[in-house]
Amino acid sequence: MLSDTNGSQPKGFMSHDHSGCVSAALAAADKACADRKVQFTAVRRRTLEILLEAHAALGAYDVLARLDADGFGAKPPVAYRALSFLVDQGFVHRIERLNAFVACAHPDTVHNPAFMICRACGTVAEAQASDGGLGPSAETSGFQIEQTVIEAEGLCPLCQDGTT
Amino acid sequence: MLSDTNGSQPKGFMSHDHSGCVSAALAAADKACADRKVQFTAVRRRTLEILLEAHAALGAYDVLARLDADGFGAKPPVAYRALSFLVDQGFVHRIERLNAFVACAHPDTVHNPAFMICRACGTVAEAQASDGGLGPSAETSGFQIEQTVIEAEGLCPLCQDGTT
DNA sequence: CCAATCCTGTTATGATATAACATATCACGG
DNA sequence: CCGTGATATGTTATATCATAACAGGATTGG
Ligand SMILES: [Zn+2]
Ligand SMILES: [Zn+2]
Ligand SMILES: [Zn+2]
Ligand SMILES: [Zn+2]
Repeated sequence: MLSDTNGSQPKGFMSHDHSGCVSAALAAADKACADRKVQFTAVRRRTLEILLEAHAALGAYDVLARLDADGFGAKPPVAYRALSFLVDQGFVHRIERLNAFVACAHPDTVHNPAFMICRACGTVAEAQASDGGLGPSAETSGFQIEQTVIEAEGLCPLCQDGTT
Repeated sequence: MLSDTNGSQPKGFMSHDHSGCVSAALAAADKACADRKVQFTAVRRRTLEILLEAHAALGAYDVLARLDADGFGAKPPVAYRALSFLVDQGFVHRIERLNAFVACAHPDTVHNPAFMICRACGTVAEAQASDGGLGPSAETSGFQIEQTVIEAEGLCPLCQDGTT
């Protein structure tokens, strides 16, 4: 299971004051949804808020538990649907390696996200990415890349002491 | 579910005659296990053979069904353990995006695999990869990369007609 | 041969995810 | 406004993926 108790990890791996950060992201999402004429409903908004507050990757069932606690539905589709919406809109990314979801660190720009996942503390940092060096292989073989998952696992700066 | 019926996809996206390819890989694995003094037992060998024959990514339960048919155990740990062994030894790679496993295309060399996954036909091709362009971000933040998952999704050359 | 280690197979359970359906809400033209 | 179609919510049930824990069997190295 993904930790449900370490909700205040540093952003990236640098500590940061975190203030305003949640509300700014919510406001940006509000605006983006208005622009795109999609409904930013209460569950969806709260789901994004949960991920922003956690500032970490959460499993769908972790999110679900919180939605349930807030009086939204308690069954898996409630969480999965809200998460799908947020992923589709680019406000949240799915971390394949962890079967988890994390709020986007810069939802205002078009980007190709990549992630660094600390295997010791579970912190996930979002970075900009290239195509993973697949360009040449793709050209040679004629494969048409639409999306690339890039997830690095290793040790974050804080976990490089003591841990093997 | 992962297709259990398209076992003879082209290698990479180029058709190839496939002959000798299974037995050569098995022989290489035999040798590597001997060198490393690890046991290349019947289930493990057969599991690798199944993936080599399929020449495609198979889910653990697909593999399990075949092992069962061959008289090996029928319960999940049988497949998961054999697959873990093969992944640890580098003969097989796990495709996170598909929750599936694929035989390594060049198990003789040390390499950093990347994959191209066709969203239409499910074919998976292995390519060489860089670090996904994470080098700079990792250096800046002090993250120590140990392993990188790179999985591109898109359309293979054969599926670029007709399909949207 | 014995004992330590490793491997196999089982039972049982946990964790992740979706299909299908009924109800409720929203968007929008009339 | 109000009706109507499109969207969204919540439920039940089930599918899919994965591991813990234990008992028994094979391998290995003395
Ligand atoms: Zn992002
Ligand atoms: Zn860490
Ligand atoms: Zn490989
Ligand atoms: Zn294809």
